[in-house]
Amino acid sequence: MATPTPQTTPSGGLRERKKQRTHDALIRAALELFTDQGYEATTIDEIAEAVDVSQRTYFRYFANKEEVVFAVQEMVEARFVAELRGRPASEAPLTALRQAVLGAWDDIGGAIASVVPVELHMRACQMIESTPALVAAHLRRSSDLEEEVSRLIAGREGLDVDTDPRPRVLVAAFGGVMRVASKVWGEGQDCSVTAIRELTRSYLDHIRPAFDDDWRTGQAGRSTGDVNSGRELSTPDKERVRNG
Amino acid sequence: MATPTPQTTPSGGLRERKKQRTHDALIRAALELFTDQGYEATTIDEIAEAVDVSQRTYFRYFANKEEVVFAVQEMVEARFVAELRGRPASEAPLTALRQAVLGAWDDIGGAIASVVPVELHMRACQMIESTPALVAAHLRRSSDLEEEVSRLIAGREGLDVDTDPRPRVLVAAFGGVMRVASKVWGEGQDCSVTAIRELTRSYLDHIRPAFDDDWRTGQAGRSTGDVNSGRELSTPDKERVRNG
DNA sequence: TTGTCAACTGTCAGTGGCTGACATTAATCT
DNA sequence: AGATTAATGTCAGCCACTGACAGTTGACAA
Repeated sequence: MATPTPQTTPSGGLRERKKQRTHDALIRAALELFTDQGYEATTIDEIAEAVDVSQRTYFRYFANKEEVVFAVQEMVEARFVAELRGRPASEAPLTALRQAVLGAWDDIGGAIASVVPVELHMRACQMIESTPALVAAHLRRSSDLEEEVSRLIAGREGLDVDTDPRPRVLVAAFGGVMRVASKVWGEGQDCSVTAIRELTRSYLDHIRPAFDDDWRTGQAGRSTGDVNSGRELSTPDKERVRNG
Repeated sequence: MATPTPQTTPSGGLRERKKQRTHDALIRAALELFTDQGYEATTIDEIAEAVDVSQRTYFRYFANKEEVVFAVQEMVEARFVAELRGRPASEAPLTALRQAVLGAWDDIGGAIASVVPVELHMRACQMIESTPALVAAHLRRSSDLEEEVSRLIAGREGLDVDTDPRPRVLVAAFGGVMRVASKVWGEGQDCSVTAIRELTRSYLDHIRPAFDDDWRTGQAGRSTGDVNSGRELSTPDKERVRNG
């Protein structure tokens, strides 16, 4: 009689599963309502009612009205950071970022779909772009993530993020490219995960030449303090494939 | 006896002056209270009470709680844009931006002080950095301004901002530097206008080598300032994106 | 000066985001 | 089954923000 032998589920107990269901249902209902009738025009009472819970319960799952909008993004970001931490130290910084983001999209695609239809997620992206309050929240989130990633990259390369501007410059450029990519994706027709992978890949190729040097050995660049290796940022379309 | 000859004031009628006084008083009171007891901990009722107006009146001057925080920034930004529009077309883009921002600080210094003590404005900057809601608003405002400036720069150079990435990249870099500069200024001791001018000047020097080329002719070094001679720049040694 | 008009302001009532406190229900453990 | 603990509902209340209406006060003309 030791344990009741919980052959119950792969994902914890019943309580756990119920929570997950409510959580996901809230996201779905919220995105549906937001994209349907607009963010401001939708009240939290409506969302709660659609899932048949109380307003108070909504606020036990999400700290505020915005948070539910970014729940899916958060999954992707978490996956990306995990992926990045797993990249071998031998990779150049931009390569690691690139592989991490592509890898994240690989095994997250299904995970997204299990929560919301990908098409709904895409409509949500468009809505964010056209809602000032959400744009602000999105920029702040991006800024926070970039800070985290900058420190991660600096750590990999053994640099001090407060002294050497290159990690932040690289990550800022990378973040900018990613934001444009997801914006273009949101505006386009093809909402497949493959589409964003390809978009990401081709956009990142544009900045590769500017960051292709090795910060540790000083190949094709300088290694300390002096600003900055972003010298080639302004190049629109150069070939110069010194691909590593 | 046509008009009673109102030698009254330089700045319009009495009504106008009264409005201005209330406006400025609200800013002062708000910043004072915010920096004192924190942004979230301060209610609009308190601000209104401090100026002896109704809450409703506050909302007739400012659309929301955030707006009053950025009122001074808005003055500076407006001045900057005006200054930028006035720069001669012969200047290289980065030079124009640089001169515009330095010029803006010149004749705005007094204007700021007439509304709030510069020291109070500096404390406000620090508060913004440490209040998530205000960071978000600040980033969104910056993003909007950068979009406007990008189009302005593209117009000067006869480029299409949606085709050629260089205006946006330049402005993004410029904006990033400016944000860091004002952050460092806010953290430092010297709250003088001279201090931020010097900070701005030295920080901008860091990115000058990357953007010192002439987008129209493809020649290096077009600026008016004493640019360290024709530094090899990033312009593609290949074809240009632009047309005309 | 006086009266009219328009602008500015205050009051009031109401909506919606968000939180703390407490009771209730439902899953887990023994 | 009963005790424990987590999730939820209910309720009261604060605060940001808005529309409507009425009162006040400068501007301007007669």
